[in-house]
Amino acid sequence: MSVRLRNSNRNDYKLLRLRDAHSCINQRVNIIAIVLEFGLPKTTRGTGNFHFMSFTGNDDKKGRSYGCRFYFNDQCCTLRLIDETHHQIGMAVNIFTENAESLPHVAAAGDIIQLCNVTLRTHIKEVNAVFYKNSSSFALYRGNGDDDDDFVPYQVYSKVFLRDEDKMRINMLRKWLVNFQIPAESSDFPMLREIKEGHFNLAGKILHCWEALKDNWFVYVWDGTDTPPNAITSMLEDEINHPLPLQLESLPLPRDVLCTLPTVGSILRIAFELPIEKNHLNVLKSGKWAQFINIRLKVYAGLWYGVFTSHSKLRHTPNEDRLIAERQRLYDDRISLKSRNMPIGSMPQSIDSLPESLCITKVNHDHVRHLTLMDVLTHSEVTAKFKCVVRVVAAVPYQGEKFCTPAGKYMMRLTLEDPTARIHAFVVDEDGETLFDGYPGTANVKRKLNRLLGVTECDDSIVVNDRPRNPAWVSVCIKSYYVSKSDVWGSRNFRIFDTKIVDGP
DNA sequence: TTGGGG
Repeated sequence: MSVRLRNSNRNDYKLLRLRDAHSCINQRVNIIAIVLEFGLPKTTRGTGNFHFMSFTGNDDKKGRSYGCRFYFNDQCCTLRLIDETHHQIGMAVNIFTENAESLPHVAAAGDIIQLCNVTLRTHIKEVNAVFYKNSSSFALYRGNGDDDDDFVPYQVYSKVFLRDEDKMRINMLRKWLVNFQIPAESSDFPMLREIKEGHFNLAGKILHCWEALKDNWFVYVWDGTDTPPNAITSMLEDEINHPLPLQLESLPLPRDVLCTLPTVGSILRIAFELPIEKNHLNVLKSGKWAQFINIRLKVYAGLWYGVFTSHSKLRHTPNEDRLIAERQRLYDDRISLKSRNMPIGSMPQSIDSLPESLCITKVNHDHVRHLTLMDVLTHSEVTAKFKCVVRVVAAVPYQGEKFCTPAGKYMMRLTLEDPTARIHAFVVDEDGETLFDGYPGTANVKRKLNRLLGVTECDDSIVVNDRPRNPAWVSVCIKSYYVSKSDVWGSRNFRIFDTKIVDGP
């Protein structure tokens, strides 16, 4: 069965260009256009209409059935469409179906949608289309079909008839899209180094999608720059009971995945506000750049993360996009520098002179190149030595009298972070003697530790220490080793060594 | 006839 306008014959079939939408308000129309952006499914509040549903087997002797009344809580998603006549902001279409499975699963932004019998409405002076589950239909086609004759839809809702006119339109849109660049201003897409809490657009490379817990998905996004360091608000006295997390996810990424990720530049975790099914993430292909529209950016325990909300969208982004090319070039410039592994925030002045904050510690290996904590985590061997620029964001114990074991040796655990990762690193025995310059007494050890942690002496005098602290970037040497010979990777630990806290002013 | 937008 072909889908046609009601009361029309084949000759009345009309395919609307988006430019002409404003002249067809409240009419049912057919549209073939490119999906520029799309959101993920969300449950609607319901139509407000009661529906009667009978339970089979509940009929009484007179044939009356008993049942219950319920709302249709449909699923909805919003797409934004463009065509050659209307590509500045495009036109929104709201699609309602009974379940998320029936909604369009756009394989790639830039694919083509055929919409039949959708109704045009106005909302705050903007025209949009509404797709009703009982009367409308859609079909999705590849946007970048290499083959001119590829008119096989990869998803259809209800029945759709494809006329010659429609095929010509699909071909026309495919050709037009090849040379079309969505006008994306760099300033509308802050880089990770520029982010703040709030709602922003982001352009980044998809590195991985991972289900850390059932229905708890994370998308790993990277743009080659470093997210800014955050103030730390955790209670130092409580680090032993409530340690600062090493990562946002409840489980760290498996090592084989971790080792495929870039070691320079921050990796932003994007979580989903609403429950999400795996097949809705098909569009996020590892290695492809994507534009995220209206992502909420937040900080948890000093770690940046993004939230894909019910108002967020994914936007079509070819890898040859101007904005993407610009970001890729910035990254290529960065990794060609000697300071490639240094946190962007640690180098406010010149790349040749170390900023003053890096003078809090002195390390014995001046001529060794700095690496990132992701280099440390993904190193191919368990036993290794590194030099990194990090912030000491937590320490345990923090109570001065417990810095040493009963035998009088140093034993503490520091939490280190850089823009790429967080790790725990121990300070043990002679490495502690190097770090604190022997055993200068509890008060002095605490003063030195506070310099690392960014706790000012004035803060320290407050009994309940809940003031945010802002640790400085410091250079440290890190040793990677194993505790158990039978499980070298499972028992891998890190220690600080050959690092000394220089006496402060 | 559910939502759109920020």
